[in-house]
Amino acid sequence: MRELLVSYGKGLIRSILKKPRSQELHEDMLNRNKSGMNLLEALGEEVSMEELLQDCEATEQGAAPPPLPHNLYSSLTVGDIESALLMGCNDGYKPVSVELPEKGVKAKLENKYCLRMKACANGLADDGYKWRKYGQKSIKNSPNPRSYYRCTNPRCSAKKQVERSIEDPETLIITYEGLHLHYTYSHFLPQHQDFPTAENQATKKTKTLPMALHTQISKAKQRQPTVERWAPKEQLPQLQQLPWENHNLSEFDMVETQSLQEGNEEEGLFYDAQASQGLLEDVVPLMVRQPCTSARYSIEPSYTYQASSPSYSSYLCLPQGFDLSVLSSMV
DNA sequence: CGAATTTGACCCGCGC
DNA sequence: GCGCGGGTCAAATTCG
Repeated sequence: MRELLVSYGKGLIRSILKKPRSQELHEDMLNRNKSGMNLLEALGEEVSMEELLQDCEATEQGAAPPPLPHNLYSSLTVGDIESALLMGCNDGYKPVSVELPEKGVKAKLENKYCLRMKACANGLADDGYKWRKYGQKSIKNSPNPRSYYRCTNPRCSAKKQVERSIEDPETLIITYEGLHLHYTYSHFLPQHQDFPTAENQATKKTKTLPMALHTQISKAKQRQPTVERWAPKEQLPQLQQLPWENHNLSEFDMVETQSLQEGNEEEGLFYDAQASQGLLEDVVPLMVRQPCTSARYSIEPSYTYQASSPSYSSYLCLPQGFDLSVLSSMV
């Protein structure tokens, strides 16, 4: 489990260690600390965050050089997605189980993951990206055809397959393959002006979290002094340029990675939080990350993401109540 | 009229 | 080697 946490990368651990200066950011960081502390609770062993960070440093300084940004996109793994989900879940949606790929699974399937979701009123499931249909096939033993879509961005190789569930025709089974090399269109829409604040997220969390998580969080709070440490700014991971910095509305190209712009520490923390969001956008569709904040989706209260088939190398399940001990039992 | 979708043909991997 | 099934291509068609 310790190795798994280390594999999540320094980003997660540093987010736990970090201490913001402003009260608003502090609240946000508290929420993020909770996610990390939940992980530690699940570990069931005494591991200091500093130790884990050192492990990460050692890993990065080992034989394998730190991946370049484009490598990060081309070889993103289930672990990265898990990490992204853990970092981004503020609405009570968290992974209950993550199927780790077995050794020897075809590398071809590495970047595949599958979601089940309710279709919107128009019968579609808009995920924030623009897709172009390039084929449709009837599938054996299924009355519903499977549609094949490609991302309309010519530089992006992301694909998805959509088919209706046999059991529930209103449920769409969407298999994503490949990664987007750009932000979602929703990144540029006015809806993001009411991006959830730390305050209303905290309120929402209080309302939606299952009791078991409250217990874990209160435990985490008691341990908080041990994790509220300053992380030197230069240790922050390299960040992608944010879309609202230099990109106009028609530009959906791959954002070049560049070092964090110099500024005050508070800015650095803000960028860091947003960078996590940006990475997440590349991996997980908008409604996975913000199922309650996107007005473009009709989502039922009982809405959950479920694995469709264990035959895929990776899949994610996201019910509302979840027990992190599931994670620890898998390691 | 350009863009998006449809749909039959083609390709390729896999099991027998 | 052959057949089957899934994925992709590309011409035809539809749509805005």
